[in-house]
Amino acid sequence: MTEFQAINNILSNPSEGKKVRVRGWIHRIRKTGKLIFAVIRNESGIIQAILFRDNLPTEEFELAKSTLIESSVVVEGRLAKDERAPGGYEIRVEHFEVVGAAEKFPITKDQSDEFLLDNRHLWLRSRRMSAILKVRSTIFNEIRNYFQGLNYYEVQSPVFQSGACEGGSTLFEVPYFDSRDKVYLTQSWQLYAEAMMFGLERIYTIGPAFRAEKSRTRRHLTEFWMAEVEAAWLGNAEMMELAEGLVTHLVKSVIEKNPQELEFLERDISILKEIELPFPRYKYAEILDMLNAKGLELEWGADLGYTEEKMLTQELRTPIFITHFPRAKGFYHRVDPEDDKVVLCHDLLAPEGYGEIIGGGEREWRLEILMKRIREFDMEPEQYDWYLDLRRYGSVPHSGYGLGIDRTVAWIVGEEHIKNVIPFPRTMRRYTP
RNA sequence: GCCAGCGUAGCUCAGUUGGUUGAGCACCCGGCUGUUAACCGGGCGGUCAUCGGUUCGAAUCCGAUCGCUGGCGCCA
Repeated sequence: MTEFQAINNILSNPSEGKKVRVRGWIHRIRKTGKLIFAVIRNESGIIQAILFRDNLPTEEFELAKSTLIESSVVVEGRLAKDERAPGGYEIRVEHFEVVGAAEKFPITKDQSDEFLLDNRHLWLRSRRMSAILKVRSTIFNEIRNYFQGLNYYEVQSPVFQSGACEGGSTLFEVPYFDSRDKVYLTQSWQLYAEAMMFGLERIYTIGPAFRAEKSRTRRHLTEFWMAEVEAAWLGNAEMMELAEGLVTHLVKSVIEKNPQELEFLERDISILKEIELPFPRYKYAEILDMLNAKGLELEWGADLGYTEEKMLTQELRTPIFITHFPRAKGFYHRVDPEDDKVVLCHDLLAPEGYGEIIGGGEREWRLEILMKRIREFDMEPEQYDWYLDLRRYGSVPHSGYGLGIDRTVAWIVGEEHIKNVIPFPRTMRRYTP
């Protein structure tokens, strides 16, 4: 018996009259009196199958007449060229078989955002979601390729974490047996990364992060995925090179490996192709001047919210770095030795209005100064007992960053809302299906 | 958390001044040998989100509650 064939292989190397055998799902089906058009969909593409009443057993034709969209089927037949068929070729069916009949499929041509989210378990099979998830798969794979190529080690940090870091109000607390200590889902691997770094020096991880922020925006999820990196001996400037290298690698890889998906998603690739190294670098102070020149009235210390980010990036066609933020940004950032108002850190903003996708910087590596910084933030050094130990036993300068993978996928595929680039999005009000 | 919007058939939406809720799609039946999210004819399908109030009478007016969506704020 003929092997099952991939639809894209059939269509990219067609030959008239060739015997083909395909399995997949009914994407569309149209029935006329004595013939049936069925578009078959599977992972590899779509192809039209045409069933002539006289070309296959009567019971199989009658079965096809009653088969609904999304039924899983096997079709066998001969390939025929026909300009009326999408793709230019169609299968003249000689054998039709239903593997799993579908009930009336709830998702039809009229769809609302809410309905698709309620039926996410079914919407995932759509061509749109499939295209996005293929790009997402490439991105996960290429993050690994990039770091492995630079001799970084992949490590894993715990999802259950004890003790609040900063911003404790956005942690998800979980019941943990009868522990009297608070246990939370991870927000970042930061503290653990610095511990693992001392043995491996160059490490990265890909993992979920959880934030109980009551955000209702197109760029926030309560559960999202981050790629994080930490390296001994490196400073902020070197870490920025590692960041722009990764982002450029991801964009080029997706353009090369997912051209069909980008085309289906109607992504304007010309913009992505313009991305070049190095990315422009601006200090926070320069950014304030740029925004104030556009009519804002921002003073030193002002947060760059989404409005400001969008103003900066919507006209851009390449990502930009913002560095040297005010020292209030985070206690573990190293204060700039040349200007103690700022810290050695960087954010990377994606162009076309997408905004921040990377946050990183150089860490304060000296015990006494780190403890002063912790007190500067009105926190107690005792809370960070084992973390401070890392500064007691051969501390070294080090840097790292975290890449928001979902935001990166959204930007590269040109999807406006982050929830549409993850299979099962979790937001403040949605945790099912 | 704040602001706004929405909730009527499985889906997308109409519903006039308060007077028996309609259409398209989906599905079922019939017709059609080239459909392109086909077309033609017929049919099935309703706790008008929930609770309460006003009224002779409420999908419609009022109040509360619930749910969802968007924006803002928040956001290593």
